[in-house]
Amino acid sequence: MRLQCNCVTYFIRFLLAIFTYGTNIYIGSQLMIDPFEPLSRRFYLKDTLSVAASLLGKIIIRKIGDAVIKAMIVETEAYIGDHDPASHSYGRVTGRNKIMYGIGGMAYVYFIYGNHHCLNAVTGPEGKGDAVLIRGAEILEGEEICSKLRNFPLKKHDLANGPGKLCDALAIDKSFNGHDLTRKGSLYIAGGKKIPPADRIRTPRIGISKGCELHYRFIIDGNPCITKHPFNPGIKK
DNA sequence: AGGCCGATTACCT
DNA sequence: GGTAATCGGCCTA
Repeated sequence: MRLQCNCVTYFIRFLLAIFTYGTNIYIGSQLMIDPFEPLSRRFYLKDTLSVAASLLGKIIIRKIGDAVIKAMIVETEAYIGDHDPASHSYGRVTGRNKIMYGIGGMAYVYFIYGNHHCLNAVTGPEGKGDAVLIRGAEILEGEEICSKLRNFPLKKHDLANGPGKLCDALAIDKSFNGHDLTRKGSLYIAGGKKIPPADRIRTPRIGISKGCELHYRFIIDGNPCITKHPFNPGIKK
């Protein structure tokens, strides 16, 4: 009975998604990508700031056994190796940052503060040490699993509103370092919904001590799943 | 071999 | 808004 309900729910959601997004929609001459198909390699090879902005509204799809989690990206930060002292790739290639210097479209996952993992999408061609940190997401599907993985029955907007929380909620750890995000698998990023440029806000980045003058953080204006911080126009507390 | 510090979070007042 | 927790990477010796 429960299973049947789930199937019906998913089917209705599927129909709604087709209605909302279409399968492959052309606007002008531009192909809008199917919301459940992985973003292409080419998407990640554009300049890193553009990719960081365009990743807003895209959907992280995480499969754990039979379960599926879908999470819409609402907050990103660009890290650009050649001029950005806050980037792990600033300076030279090391054991940790070598994935950042690889081809765009791979995951760069690192461990920080003895507790937390952070997920990045590598950008740019091989040899360029750039990546986009995924700082926050709105859980669209799989809330229950995410709550369990976070060890609390939490409200939806508290599940993945931070890079460490996001990795907990989606069970992402260092085993995903170097994982290809452009192929259907246990973790990839899909097309989602286009966020109009007017709804995107650019701010300074959070938690860094160098490169503070570079405004490389992007958020969806007014989304409730954005990290608590003074640089959140219009969002109190 | 040792020390420092970090792209964070949760819990305190 | 202040801070302890916690450990791996990277730099220096």
